[in-house]
Amino acid sequence: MEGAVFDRVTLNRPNLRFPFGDDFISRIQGQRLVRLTRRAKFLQAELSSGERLFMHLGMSGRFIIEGNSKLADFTHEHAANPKHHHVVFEMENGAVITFNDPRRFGFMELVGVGEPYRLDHIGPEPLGNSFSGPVLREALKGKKSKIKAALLDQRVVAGLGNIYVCEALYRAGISPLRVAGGLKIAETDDLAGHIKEVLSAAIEAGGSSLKDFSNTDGKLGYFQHSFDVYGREGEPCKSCDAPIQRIVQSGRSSFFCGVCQG
DNA sequence: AGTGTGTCCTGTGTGC
DNA sequence: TGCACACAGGACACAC
Repeated sequence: MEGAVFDRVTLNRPNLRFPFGDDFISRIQGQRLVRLTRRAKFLQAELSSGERLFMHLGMSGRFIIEGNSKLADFTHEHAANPKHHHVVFEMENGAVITFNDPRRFGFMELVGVGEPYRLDHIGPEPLGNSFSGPVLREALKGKKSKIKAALLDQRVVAGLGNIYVCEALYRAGISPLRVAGGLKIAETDDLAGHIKEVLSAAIEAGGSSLKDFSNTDGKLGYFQHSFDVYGREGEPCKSCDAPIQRIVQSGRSSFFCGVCQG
């Protein structure tokens, strides 16, 4: 898509999680996609008009790439149901990009030149140089919420989800029930390091395919085989053999070892 | 201001 | 086999 012009944009419904808006198609069609980047879990497409198109997969979204000779041959191991094809981008270079999302927790939003966006005040990228133990400690200072909830808060650190928060806390030996502002310096240093490690390992493994996540080449990730705690309720801790516990915090499952994570 | 809960939606797996 | 129910990768709008 990068460098290509949008020939045609098709919307098969008026909204995803948010409404597309009446002028969604007219503001994209005919524009060149100058640069495609990522911030947290958002894809950002910079258009030649200077406007930005943000795209989020939610929990079940996927992009299907077709019509381009380089990618025409791949097949997804789990085919998408066409009834959830919500947005189709036809590019002038022949590529056809389809956004499919059964649960419709995903969304697309156009942001005008100079307009603020919801990402403006989120925290640092966890794999970037601007994220470190001291930075994490400063972000958690005085927080009364539990460390599990704090790490899911995108203002503390960007792009961490439920799986990798559980895994990072296990690796750091920190209980998800600890008060965020009460972590010691050595613990925040350790935690920041383990966040970087677990994310790097997951990316290296092609991500985590719980049900049907796949990469844009159609391949499933395999980091789910490396989970230490996520989804392993009742199974033995890989370090001490105690059964992994599952509790619910702010409506989300937390998996942890009650012995190794103090 | 900061924090916890409920909600959007469909699909899948489990237990009866 | 059919049905009811719990649960799921995220982020926001609320009420406190």
